[in-house]
Amino acid sequence: MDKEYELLLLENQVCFPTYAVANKILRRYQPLLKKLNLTYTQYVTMMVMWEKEAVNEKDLVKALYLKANTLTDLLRKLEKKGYVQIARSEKDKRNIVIRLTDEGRKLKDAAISVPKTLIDEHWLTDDEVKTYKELLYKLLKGDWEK
Amino acid sequence: MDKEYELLLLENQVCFPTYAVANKILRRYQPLLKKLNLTYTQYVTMMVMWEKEAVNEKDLVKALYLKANTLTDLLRKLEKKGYVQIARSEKDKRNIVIRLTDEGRKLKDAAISVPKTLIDEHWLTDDEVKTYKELLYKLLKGDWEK
DNA sequence: ACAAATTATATCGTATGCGATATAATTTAG
DNA sequence: CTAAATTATATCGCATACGATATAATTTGT
Repeated sequence: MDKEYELLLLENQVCFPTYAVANKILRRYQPLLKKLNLTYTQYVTMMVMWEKEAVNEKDLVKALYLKANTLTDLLRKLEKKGYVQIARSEKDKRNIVIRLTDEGRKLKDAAISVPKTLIDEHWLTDDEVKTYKELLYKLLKGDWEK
Repeated sequence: MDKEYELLLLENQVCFPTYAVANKILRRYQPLLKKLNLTYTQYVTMMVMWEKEAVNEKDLVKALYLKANTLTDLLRKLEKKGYVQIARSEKDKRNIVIRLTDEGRKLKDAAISVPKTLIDEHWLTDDEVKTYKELLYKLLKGDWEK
């Protein structure tokens, strides 16, 4: 019985420090991203756009591990800021195609300052980062959702 | 120059999988917590309460790595549900003391089903969990915030 | 060919976390 | 001893993520 209650100790959770670290990272990014006029999720979305130039919303959802409804509003905001352009696909009118604009492409150079600043803070050693990311991606790809 | 742009690839980020895993874990917990009438943050807050029985809001903030304003509303909701009792400290009237109620204590037995269910899903091996948690706590305790 | 199932997106309501700011209680300085 | 600084909490407004649900376009099954 006592053994069972141990399952409910904060220190024995995997979820708790994951969630707390995510929030802490977010808090660190926000002031830096403010200068780019981007929120955190807009920033990672732009990372995909900088890499791919154009994507379906559906592929973006997969790439970002989010739900489609989370992206809908976000993309409209990025469009409003002029960083992307949104259109229905001709081939399959259900699909939304998001395209990087010149304005969005320009933002990339300013954005480099963000990882540059943070990399110097050495939160973890290179080896630790490698291990940490492997574990995170194992969790992300794991089949235990829903 | 190309080297610099690599800093902006999604796959090279530490923040991105952390955030994505946190969301994924949240999505996994939510249906289980619904049965307890708790949200995720209320759940981890209750973990502290089950362990400590009574705490200052200020200590709770530290334990949960949150900001005080995030807890204010949350605690009121837990009070409304009857799981905790909230009162100003006599010693220092700035302090809020949160106390577990009988109702809240009762919830603990029902709550055990949550970690019991999830532990069987083996998201990571025991060794991996150990490493993962060490890295998370290194990040959590790191001094790079603000 | 056409009804039923599936897919991609949108809408709505709820919960969260946070920064900025305000306020009340306590501590510190001079 | 009192004015100023600090501490603990509260309030407000914003951004996010999601589930449930709805809708339009496409695919499927017969």
